[in-house]
Amino acid sequence: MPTRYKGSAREVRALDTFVKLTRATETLGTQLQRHLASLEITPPQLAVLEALLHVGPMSQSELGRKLLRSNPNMTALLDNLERNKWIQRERSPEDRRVVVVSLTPEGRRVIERVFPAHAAHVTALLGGLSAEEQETLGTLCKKLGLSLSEG
Amino acid sequence: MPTRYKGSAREVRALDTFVKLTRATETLGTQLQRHLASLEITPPQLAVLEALLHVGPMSQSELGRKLLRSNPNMTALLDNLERNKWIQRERSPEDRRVVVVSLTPEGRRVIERVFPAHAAHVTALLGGLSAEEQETLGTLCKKLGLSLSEG
DNA sequence: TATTGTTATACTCTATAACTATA
DNA sequence: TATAGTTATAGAGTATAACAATA
Repeated sequence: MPTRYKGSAREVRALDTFVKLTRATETLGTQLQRHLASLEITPPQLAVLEALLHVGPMSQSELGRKLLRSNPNMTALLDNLERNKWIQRERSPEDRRVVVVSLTPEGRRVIERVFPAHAAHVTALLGGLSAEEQETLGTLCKKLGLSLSEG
Repeated sequence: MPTRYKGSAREVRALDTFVKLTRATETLGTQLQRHLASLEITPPQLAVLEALLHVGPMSQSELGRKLLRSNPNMTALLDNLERNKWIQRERSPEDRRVVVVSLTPEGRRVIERVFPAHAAHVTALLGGLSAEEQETLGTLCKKLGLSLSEG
């Protein structure tokens, strides 16, 4: 705990909030990751499949921007997903530099099968908070997230 | 966003909260990690140094339990920290299987120097939320964290 | 036998720099 | 020249299995 840190009240408050936020999210993430590992899927891979499912096909650099990943990183991630035959790459006919990434039928099946199990697990893990508390938490996180991407 | 997911109201709410929580924390983490990288320290390394600073010397398996890391992982992490001369290992005289890990004077200097910069950065990034909002967020995350470690 | 930690091994993720192909 | 993506290279983190030393 950062209680020994001799900063201003603003700093102490921000650090305290930060520590609680990251510890809760990490604990949540660790428990979910164990579950995902049993399904042979990593969190970055889940993020890619989710984005493709919810947003639709998009170029590799669009994906990278959305998921905050570098281009070489996206190449490596997509190589692994392509090896599993969960995504496919196609050159755009309009601009042949662009690679359009989309789910394969099998990838769609995987994400559509994994997602409900993931959802049930998330619901169970968040069960320690009431509906109102979850909504307040979500609202504050959204506000924080927006302020971070603007800033 | 998981809005296309046809689950119960509880599931939709939990997923929505989860997505907002993890996106905000990830964005925060990514921005902080860039800063830490410029200080040549990784987030798991920071976590180890922080634990040793705030809790004091402890055995390798205690550290692993606190930080949710496996034993071989702790060995590798501590190898890297020891190479930087930031931590030291000593066999416990009482139980010679046990390795007690502590900060070196240099390690203490590093974490005590890094922490204020880290604190300032965190304070700036959380500036999008008011004091009251930060406190509410912290309270909810603490409650969530506690329910996760009990469960 | 059980516990603490290390070694061996392998894989994913990540980053930077240099490169190719296309615009 | 600028952009999209790949390749080369390297390093950090993580996990499982097999092992040594100690209790």
